[in-house]
Amino acid sequence: AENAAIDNNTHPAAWTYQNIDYMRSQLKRMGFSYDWDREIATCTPEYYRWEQWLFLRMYEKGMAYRKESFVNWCESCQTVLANEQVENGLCWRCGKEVRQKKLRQWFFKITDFAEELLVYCDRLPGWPEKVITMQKNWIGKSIGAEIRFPVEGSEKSISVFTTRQDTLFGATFMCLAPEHPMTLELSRGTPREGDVDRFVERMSRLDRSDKAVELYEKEGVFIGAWCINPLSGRRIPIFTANFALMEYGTGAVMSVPAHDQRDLDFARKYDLDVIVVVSPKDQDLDEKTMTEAFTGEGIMVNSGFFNGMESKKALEEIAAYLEEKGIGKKTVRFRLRDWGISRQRYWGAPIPMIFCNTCGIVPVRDEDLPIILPEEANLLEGGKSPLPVLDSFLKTSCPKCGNPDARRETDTMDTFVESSWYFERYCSPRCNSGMFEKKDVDYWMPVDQYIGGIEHAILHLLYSRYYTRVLNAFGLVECKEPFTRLLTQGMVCKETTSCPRHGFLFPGETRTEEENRICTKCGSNLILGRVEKMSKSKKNVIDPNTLLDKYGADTTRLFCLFAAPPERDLEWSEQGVEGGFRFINRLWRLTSGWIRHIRDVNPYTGSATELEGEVRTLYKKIHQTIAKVTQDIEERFHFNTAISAVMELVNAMSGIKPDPEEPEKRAVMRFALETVVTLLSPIVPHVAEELWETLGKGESILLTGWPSYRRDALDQDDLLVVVQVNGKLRSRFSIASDAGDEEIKARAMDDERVKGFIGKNPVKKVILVKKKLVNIVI
RNA sequence: GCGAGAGUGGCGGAACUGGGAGACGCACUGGACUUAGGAUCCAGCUCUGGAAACAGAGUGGGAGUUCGAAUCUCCCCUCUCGCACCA
Repeated sequence: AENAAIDNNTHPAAWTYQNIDYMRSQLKRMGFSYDWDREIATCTPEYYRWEQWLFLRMYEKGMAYRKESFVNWCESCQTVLANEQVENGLCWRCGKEVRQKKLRQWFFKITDFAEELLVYCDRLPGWPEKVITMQKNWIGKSIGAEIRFPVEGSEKSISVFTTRQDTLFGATFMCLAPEHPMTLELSRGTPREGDVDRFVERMSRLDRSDKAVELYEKEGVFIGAWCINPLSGRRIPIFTANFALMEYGTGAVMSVPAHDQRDLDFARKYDLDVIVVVSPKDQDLDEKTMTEAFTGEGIMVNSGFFNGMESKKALEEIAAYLEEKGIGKKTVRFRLRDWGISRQRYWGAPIPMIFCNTCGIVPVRDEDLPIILPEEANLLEGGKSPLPVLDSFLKTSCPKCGNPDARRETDTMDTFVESSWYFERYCSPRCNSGMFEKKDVDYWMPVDQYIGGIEHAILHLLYSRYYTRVLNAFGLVECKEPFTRLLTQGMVCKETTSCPRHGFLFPGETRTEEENRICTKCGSNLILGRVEKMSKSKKNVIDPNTLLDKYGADTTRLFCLFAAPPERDLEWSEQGVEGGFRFINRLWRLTSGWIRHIRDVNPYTGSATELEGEVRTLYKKIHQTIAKVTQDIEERFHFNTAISAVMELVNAMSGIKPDPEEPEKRAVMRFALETVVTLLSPIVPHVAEELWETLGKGESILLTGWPSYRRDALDQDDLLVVVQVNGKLRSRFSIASDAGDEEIKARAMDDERVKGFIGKNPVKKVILVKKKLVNIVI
């Protein structure tokens, strides 16, 4: 809710009512309380109640579960850090070393819906292509095989997942994730035990997801055990390596150095065998010297009875063979992982679970909901949650056995959970008998048009799609997809400024003195940072009130909408705001000037053929403008070009002078003014309302319909035809719009300038684009 | 490193499907009206050459497809967003 309601990352076009008091009243109306001074927004207890209620239902069905996984952990802050909060392996807040820690946390089983979420990507035609692509890549379906490699001298086997089972004969070693249970197990008692222990220990300290790590070399250690390649029978060494991830696949990788670059680098480093099993058609690979793995398709070699087969075919054949022999099976894997919703934070809905010494994990009873946040809590240093040390919250009795020594789960839910169903709650905000009234939600949902920043292209949008499916599975909503059409706004960016002593500064905390930007608090010279998306933490935000005070809301709106199309990133600049202000004033003067001539005149809405000269041209222009503005707004939200079109129309109107002898002129002008005001009414509502009244309308412009255009008035009387010679523009002429192709061609060939360029060269070809262009090829 | 976008005059941007590059606006320059202009109106405004007519070049760089490319393909550069070394 915090993010949805007040967010300065949003495009300025979203400042429809950028007025703090208005926002506050809206928040209050929606049931939120907002403490502006502490920058804290809290959900109503009702919202917590129903979110926790659904969590319990999901827990009952196994859709919410608790498991152990690795997180970035800062011992000094006692907090989990997101990857971007780790800089070079150090905590961004305290600068101390970050290590990998095993933590038991709660997860939602989003992977159950991976296939559906993927398939439905293609049923979202109203979404931008790029977002669909990103979601598909994120879900990441891959089809391959799971293969078991027997461990030498043991009953056990190691399972690997691969998409390249065609290269199985080329697997010359195995890599296990350091966290893989078999890593330590198999090394135990071997001469390698000590080295492996040290490696695993070292890996657990490193932040394995930080981008700096990617620059590190691939490294690993032999664990002193061997396994058998189930197809070739080859005895292959088992390593543990830093690039093998427990979270993906099975945590074990079969390494085929000839056909995977990473494996090849590793093999060269540790002097391991390379066997080519797919031979490219146009080159020979030398196993001894090759430095680039061959990852394409080719012909199978060194692969027993699959030799000579196309590798593409072998992919299928080997999978089938493995299945038949019981060594492996065809498998589908998704890149998508379950959604970890636990946060060790104060803000968020508490996860309604209780730990009892005798009963274990016990869910809170429905009648005890909501579990709300204790208000007496103080935020601890470094953003650490106060809940685990707050007895009034922590201590409770077990709902099952009554044991008074039970304690509550102190993890709270990811705020992405809240933002995954707020739109459903908005459909039914006052419901207190459930999450929402089904009939209300079924009436409104799905959202016809959703608008949000491009930064949400994956997480928020995918979580919302998932959560809606969960609600659907419980029969709470009919729809399966929450958003029919999606518009992703670009980022509004601005340079950051920081002071060596005070950190990031708001623009208002800086001033310019003798061409130096300095801090108003201490006078230090500022460090100018790069241009980044506006954010509260970086303080590179602007206050729209400056513009509102100087120009008013209409100019501010017009300016913001005119600046760029909404999906585009934008570096904030107030250059150009004057233009919008002047335009509104020009329209105002134009209306005031004409009003005495058109006061009692009815707008002309007839056919264009009845009109002549400049009036006829203007009349057509009006209809063309209606068409353009309607299309720009309705189809693409391109307010900037819609506004340009209206500006063009107003420019054309300015050139027309009142004439008492011409009643048509006055009637057309009346139509023009009414049209312009209506077209602008969503953009500059206050001025539009005033002008509407000036035009003698008794009713609010809000009650007026959107103008429609006459199809017969859209066509130009004359066409402008462009003539090219060999693709270069050489001449142009206008011709009646009903002229035929042959007539246009003849006219082009006859053009004096064109003749000059053709000279004595023979004409090879004449290309005609209907009513637009002639290209003469010589 | 991976995934997804973007790059057009001094600036914001326009050109929807391959067909007039620079609409509309800002800034700037000149002029008109003015005691004045920070109001308004008129004109100019991609670069190079030219008094002009006009010619040539030009949409991040390089190649290609095409009668024709800002638009399509390949390689490279820069910026932005997201990220989990994805077997």
